[in-house]
Amino acid sequence: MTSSATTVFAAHLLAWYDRHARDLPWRAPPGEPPTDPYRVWLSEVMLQQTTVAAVKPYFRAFTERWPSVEALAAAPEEEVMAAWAGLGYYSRARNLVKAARAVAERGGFPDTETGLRELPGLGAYTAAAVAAIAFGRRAVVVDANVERVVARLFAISEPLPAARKAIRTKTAAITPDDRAGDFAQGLMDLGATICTSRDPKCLLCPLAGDCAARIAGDPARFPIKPPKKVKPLRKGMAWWIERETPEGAMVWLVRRPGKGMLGGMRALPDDGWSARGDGIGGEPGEPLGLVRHGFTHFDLELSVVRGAAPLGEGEWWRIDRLDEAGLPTLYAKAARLALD
DNA sequence: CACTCGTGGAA
DNA sequence: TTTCCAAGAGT
Repeated sequence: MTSSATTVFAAHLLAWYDRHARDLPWRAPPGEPPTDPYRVWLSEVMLQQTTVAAVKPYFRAFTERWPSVEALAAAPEEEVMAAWAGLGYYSRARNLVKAARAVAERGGFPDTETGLRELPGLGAYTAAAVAAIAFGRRAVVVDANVERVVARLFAISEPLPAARKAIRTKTAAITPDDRAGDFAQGLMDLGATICTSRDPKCLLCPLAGDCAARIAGDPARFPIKPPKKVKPLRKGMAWWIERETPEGAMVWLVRRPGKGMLGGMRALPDDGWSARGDGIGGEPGEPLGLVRHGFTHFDLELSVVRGAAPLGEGEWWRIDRLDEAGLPTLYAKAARLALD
C-alpha cells in the first residue's frame, strides 16, 4: 500500500503538526533528528491505553534511573515492577524487561517494523510507531486516535471492531512515504486535542475541509461503537498483618503470581478474589474497612481485615517505607485505609 | 473475534 | 456520583 505521492491529507496534517506539535518529554521537535529508540520505545509502551499526563512522571523516573536499554536490561525484574506500580497493565512491565534483555543481547533495537514486532510487548501499533518515529520507516500507525480521526475523515459507518479493516486501509492510503513518524504523531495529536471523542473542535481542525463526517454534519457519531456490557461486582478480602520490631512497625506482604490480575506485583494476602485460585486464605479478623476499586471488566469491593499471623510466602515490610514496596493502587488504597 | 488486563482524569 | 475512555497486547 505505498502511495508515492504525499496525499492532500498528509500535506495539511504535516503543515499543522509543524506549528502545533505537542511538547512531550520523549519527542524530538519537528525537523530535528529522531530521539533515541530506547526513549521512543519506552514511551510508547507506557502510553499503551494510558494518558500522557499519567505517563510523564513515570517516563522521567525510568529514564533517570535506567538511561539506556542496557541499563534497563541489567535491572532486576522486581525493581522494574515496583517502579511501574500505579501505572497499570503490569504485563507491560514484565514484557519491558524481557524486550530490554533481548535488545541488549542482540546489540540494539531492530530497525524495521517486522523486527520490532517480534519483541515482547510490541504489537501492531507499537512496532509501527517505533519504526516510523525512531527509524524513519514508512509504517501504518493506527491507535485509537488515528482510528477516530480516520473514521470521521471518511465517515466510515460500519461499527467497530469490524470497521478496523477499512480504517487501516484508509490510513495506509493517506500515509506519506516521507515523515511517516511525524504524520502518525500529528494524527495522534489531532485526535488528542482537536478531533476528540466528545465535542470535537472542528473549527480548529486542519482537515475540516476534507472531513466527510463534518460535511455530513455529525462528526461525533463516528466511529460507531458497539454497546458495552455491564461490569460485574466482585467481593474479596485482604489481610493487614502487622508486627512490632525494634526497627518499627512491619506489615506482611506477598508477591502475586506472575500472570493474571496484578501479576508479579507485591500485595496484601487475600482470599482469591481475582478468581484464579491463587488466594491464600485465612480467618476473617477485625474489619478495618472497605476498598472499592474499578478494574477494566469488573468492580471490586475489598474487605480489609486485621490478621494475627503471616499468611503464605511473603516478607515483612517496614510500614514507614511502604511507598517503596511498589504496591498497585488497589493495595495502596487498602494500606491507606488500614493506617488511618 | 472475544476476553483479560489498571488507572486516573474529564465531563 | 457515575460514566467514559486513553499512543493496545496477549491469548
